[in-house]
Amino acid sequence: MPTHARDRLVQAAEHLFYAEGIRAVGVERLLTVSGVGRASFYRHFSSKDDLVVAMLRGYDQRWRRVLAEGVTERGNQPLAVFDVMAERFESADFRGCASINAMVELADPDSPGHQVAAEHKRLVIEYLDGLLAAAGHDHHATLAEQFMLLMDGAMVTALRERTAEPAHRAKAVAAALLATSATAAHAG
Amino acid sequence: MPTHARDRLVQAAEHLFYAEGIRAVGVERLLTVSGVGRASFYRHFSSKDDLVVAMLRGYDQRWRRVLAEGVTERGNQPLAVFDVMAERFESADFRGCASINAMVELADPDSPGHQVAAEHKRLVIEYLDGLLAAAGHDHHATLAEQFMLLMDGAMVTALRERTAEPAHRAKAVAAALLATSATAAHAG
DNA sequence: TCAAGACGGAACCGATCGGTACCATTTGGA
DNA sequence: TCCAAATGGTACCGATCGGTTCCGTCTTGA
Repeated sequence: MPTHARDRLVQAAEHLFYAEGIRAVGVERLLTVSGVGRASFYRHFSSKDDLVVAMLRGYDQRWRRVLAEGVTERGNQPLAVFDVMAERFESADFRGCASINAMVELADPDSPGHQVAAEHKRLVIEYLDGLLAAAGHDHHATLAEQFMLLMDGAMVTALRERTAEPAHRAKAVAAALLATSATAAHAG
Repeated sequence: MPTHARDRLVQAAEHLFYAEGIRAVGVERLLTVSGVGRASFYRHFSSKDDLVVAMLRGYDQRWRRVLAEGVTERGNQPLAVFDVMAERFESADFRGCASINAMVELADPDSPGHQVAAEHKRLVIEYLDGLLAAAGHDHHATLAEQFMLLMDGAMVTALRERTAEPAHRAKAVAAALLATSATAAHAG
């Protein structure tokens, strides 16, 4: 556990905002859980929104790392992204995608938090594009966006069903997509 | 425009909660926009949460009716659901699916609002199941859940991209899915 | 015509919101 | 060892939160 106040705040924010929602968690609560004094909070962050942005940046980096490492462990097969998701869904405290949740809660598309969350999705698409290209798939850019749509659909569905099943469902759809894509490529 | 206070409140709630978020809109705001007195609010609803539930029920009924009518106009082809979605995405004030947004904001799965939102998805899946069965597709129950995942994925993606494109993207994936499903049925 | 009910406005409640200011204590590096 | 920086605690700020109460007015149907 981190000794610095800032790290403790971000850690508490990642847990509380994710579990209960951004607007549902007040500053008081963050201070209690992190053990940071009120003054220290505003020495490190100009506002609560500032902490939200920091939390989203942390989420972006952690989840992309987990995804990439999990896929690498599985031989860099594109479909493995859904197996990594299934693992996440099985976690007891899973509550969807923090970026999607943030874009829902922070309605204004121009707000800093919303933009960081949207940027996360762009970076994941970029990763998927490289993954699909390396696996030799044509139309990898189109496939990457379709994979992202399937992943987001699985995230939202898992938020409702609370099982890993949506990841398997999305994987089956993605497999059909790759099969069709390959057939089209062979035919073309 | 309705004359009854209750109707005006629900109408204001559907607009404001959808556009800005449930927690972001206070009771004061609802009263101003609807032109309803504070006392009248609590004569019709026991709490703000009560109004949230009423708003979600209204959303459920309206969106399922729009979907069914739009699909019927297009000859009851299952893939038409994505064309109806594309129309919705083009609306200037589109801000995703009110049910998904509610499930994100109302983190507690046992809260009334969360459950009404989840029920909406079940009803849409039920509709899709009937649509796919009527169109003669095998495994219609599985396909219905996969369609729902694609629709939710498109909703979330459109929230970020702000165009109708995610609907077309999801439709392409669904078409590949139906093609694979038909091939598998022929092979089996 | 008249009473009953529905209504809008406003004052008010305790609680909590995000944020500031001040102070005593602890910590870490020279 | 000692000083400066970082820290936690608390009191406080105006604003807003969801909710209750009372009152004067308007509508409506018998």
